Amino acid sequence: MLIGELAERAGTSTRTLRYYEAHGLVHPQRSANGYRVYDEAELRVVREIRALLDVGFGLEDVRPFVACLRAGNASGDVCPDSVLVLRRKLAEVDDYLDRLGAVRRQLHTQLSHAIAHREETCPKKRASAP
Amino acid sequence: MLIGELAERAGTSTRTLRYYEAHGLVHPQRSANGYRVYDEAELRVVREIRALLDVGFGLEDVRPFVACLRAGNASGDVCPDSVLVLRRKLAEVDDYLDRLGAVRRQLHTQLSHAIAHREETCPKKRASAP
DNA sequence: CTAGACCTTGTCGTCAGCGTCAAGGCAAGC
DNA sequence: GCTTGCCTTGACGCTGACGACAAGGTCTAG
Repeated sequence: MLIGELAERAGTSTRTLRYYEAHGLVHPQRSANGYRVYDEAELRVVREIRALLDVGFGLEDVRPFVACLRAGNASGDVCPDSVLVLRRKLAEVDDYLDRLGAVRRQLHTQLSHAIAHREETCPKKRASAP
Repeated sequence: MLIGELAERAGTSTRTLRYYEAHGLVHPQRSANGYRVYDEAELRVVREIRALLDVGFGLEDVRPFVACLRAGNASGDVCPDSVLVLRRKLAEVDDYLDRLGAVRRQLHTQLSHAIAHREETCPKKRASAP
């Protein structure tokens, strides 16, 4: 299949596919006229990449998963390097969740104080304007 | 005080202060020789900006807080526009927490499956190498 | 023969919040 | 007068994953 068809089947753009190739993640064949030719395996690779990026991975993080798929595994997750990345990402997410939780608490208290202040400044329903 | 001193007291850089000014968030006086001159109120403004950016706000989001401080309030939080932004940001954070939680669960299951697969492929402690 | 629908490479633009020079003016101490 | 150290404006760089466009080659249908 050519790049346009792969883009459509993978739910992405031709620009994106060429970008992945430029970064060494996808290796299409070339037909006589220079067109990129992809097989079904490459489609699975691209879908793996997309799935991981959607979850917040960077392109560098994706490499082990692609290599794992290329090595013949049914899933890109099962290779040691992939597991390392998964562990690291999980730790990162946990860390981020903690900080985001702290931010949430701070925003909540800020909001509470602001509203309390308004109640205080305007004891009744209407403000000072009569 | 001049820009260097403000930068140090606010824990930031002169570049950053000029950037804030270019975006209309800080309004220093100018001395005869063209130097920027800041007072204590501007220091508080800059600290407010920094605090909000650290929490994940964008520059546009901090404008109401700066205006609120400039209006003479002890806190930048108490004005209606600030409260609106606080509410919106809290909702955004909640939303992000949800999605990040979903990502966390997905990573967790992916990791579990990968490890289960490895256990399956290597039943004993050592691999096939004797 | 030509229109149109693919494909190619290459280059610049995007978003945000600055960092990092570059080239020069101003003030103060020796 | 000279160095040191602050200040000024201006302009490019950076990160990441692409979007958008240009200029041109290729294949097919009519």
